[in-house]
Amino acid sequence: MSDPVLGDTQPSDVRVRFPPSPTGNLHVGNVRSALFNWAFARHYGGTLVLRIEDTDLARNTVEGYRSIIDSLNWLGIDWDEGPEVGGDNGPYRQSERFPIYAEVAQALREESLAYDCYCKNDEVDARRKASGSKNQGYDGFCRELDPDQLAVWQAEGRMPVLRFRMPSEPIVFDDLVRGEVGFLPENVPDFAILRANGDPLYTLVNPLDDAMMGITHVLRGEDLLSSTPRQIPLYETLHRLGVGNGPPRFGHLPMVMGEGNRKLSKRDPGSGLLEYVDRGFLPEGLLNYLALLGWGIAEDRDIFTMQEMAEAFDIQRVNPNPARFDMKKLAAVNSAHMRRISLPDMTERVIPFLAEAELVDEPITPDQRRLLDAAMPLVHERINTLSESVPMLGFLFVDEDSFSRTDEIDDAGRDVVRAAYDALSGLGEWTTAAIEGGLRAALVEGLGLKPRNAFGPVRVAVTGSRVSPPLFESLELLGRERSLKRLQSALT
RNA sequence: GCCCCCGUUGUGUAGUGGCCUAGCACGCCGCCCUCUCAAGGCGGUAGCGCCGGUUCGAAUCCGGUCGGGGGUACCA
Repeated sequence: MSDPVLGDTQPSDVRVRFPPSPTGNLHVGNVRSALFNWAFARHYGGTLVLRIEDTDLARNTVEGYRSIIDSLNWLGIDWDEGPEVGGDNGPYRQSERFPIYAEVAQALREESLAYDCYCKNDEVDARRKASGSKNQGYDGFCRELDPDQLAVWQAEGRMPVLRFRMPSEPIVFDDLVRGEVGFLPENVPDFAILRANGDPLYTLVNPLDDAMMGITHVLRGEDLLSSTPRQIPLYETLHRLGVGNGPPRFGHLPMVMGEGNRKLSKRDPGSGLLEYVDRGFLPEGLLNYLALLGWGIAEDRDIFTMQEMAEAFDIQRVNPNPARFDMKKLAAVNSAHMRRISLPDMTERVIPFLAEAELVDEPITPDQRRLLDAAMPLVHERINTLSESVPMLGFLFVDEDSFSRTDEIDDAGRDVVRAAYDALSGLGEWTTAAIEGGLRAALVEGLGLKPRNAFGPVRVAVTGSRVSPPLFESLELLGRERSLKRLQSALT
């Protein structure tokens, strides 16, 4: 009995692909698809192909391509064949494959597996209205075109699109995520595969390249489920022409929904990967969260690494329900990963954010490095994204001239700060313990304040904010001179 | 309109006829800890869309219904 997922394919022969269009800023839904394909390939020891679908020249940008490569690198999703790494099935950018498409299209036309169609949309609509048909899409008018009509249209200078001739049998396939899915032929009309100007369309190149690249499994978003019934016959036709091995197996992943229960669109805030990079999320956290959208590693566990996901991944265990993208859960998952990574690791990752905020030099100086190493233990369980290191640690790195406070100190607070200044200026050794002892004696015992009321104003005076790393340690790191200076400046 | 997919607490899920007075995680609320913020600990909140049927027994099976989503291009 053959494996329900692999069929007769050997695990190491598994070939999947991730085919983004270079339209800029990778969509998190696409990242999810990339992740699941990656996990599937790695699980079986198969191959992940990266293919750039840039046939729509008008919509592609040069930065788009670079952005995809950079994004995947940032995520840690590696591919075995494709741009940058090469492979035996290239080129891997569709814009470089137009001659292949032209050749295949011509073969389809010659075998009458596809036909020229001169119809205009409004003509198709008019015919549908006249016939009262409820069917959608093209009506097959040009399948057997009357020569006189053809002559008239050609005389008008109309240029034809090339249309694939759909078979008349129902199409049923076994979706890896959803089980059996079926379509009736009247609901899957003939579709265009070449524009009138001769450029190939997605409808042709996506299945064609999958066939030529030996793709065995197609895991993609549910939005492409309804294009599957027209792709399957195309794969079969190509196979008969000697291209590829017939249809791959399909698995349609649940849609990633945004707010308000709609497909998360590129226009929605939070839909682009770069936002999360900029906000200091960890790739581990984002990926882990995305994995949770439709898949889980275990009943009572939801924090895991990509490697653990790859080991455990089972496409048949993917839930078909559309999933809402929940920022809160993402933040929680990311936080869990922040706590998991080591201090040295987090320190390295935080540096670019501090540099971006101009708090440290680029590259970081040895002095700044020492200070950062000393400060990181104070914040590593206190920040939930890398970028939070900026408000948290900024007070240690700013020039004294540009130091400013975001929170206020009231008159009562100023009295506290004055007392703190007096206590600290006479302190013998400048250590956390000594500082704490001095402040407690002066403020809590001396002034009879509750700890939170005693240390709050001091915190604001020295760090500029009511939220900061632990106060006494912070004072020690800041140093006597700078600390006293800031306390003093808070009094005026 | 037509085609297809989906339907367990606010969110993501576990659950494949009795182990479910429905488990876990996030969120939210409260308490504890506490120099702020986090982290951590403890407790609480809330759900099987609806109606029939099958069955001794249904979140689990069947039918219907309602609801949500996706697709209906010379975009991908």
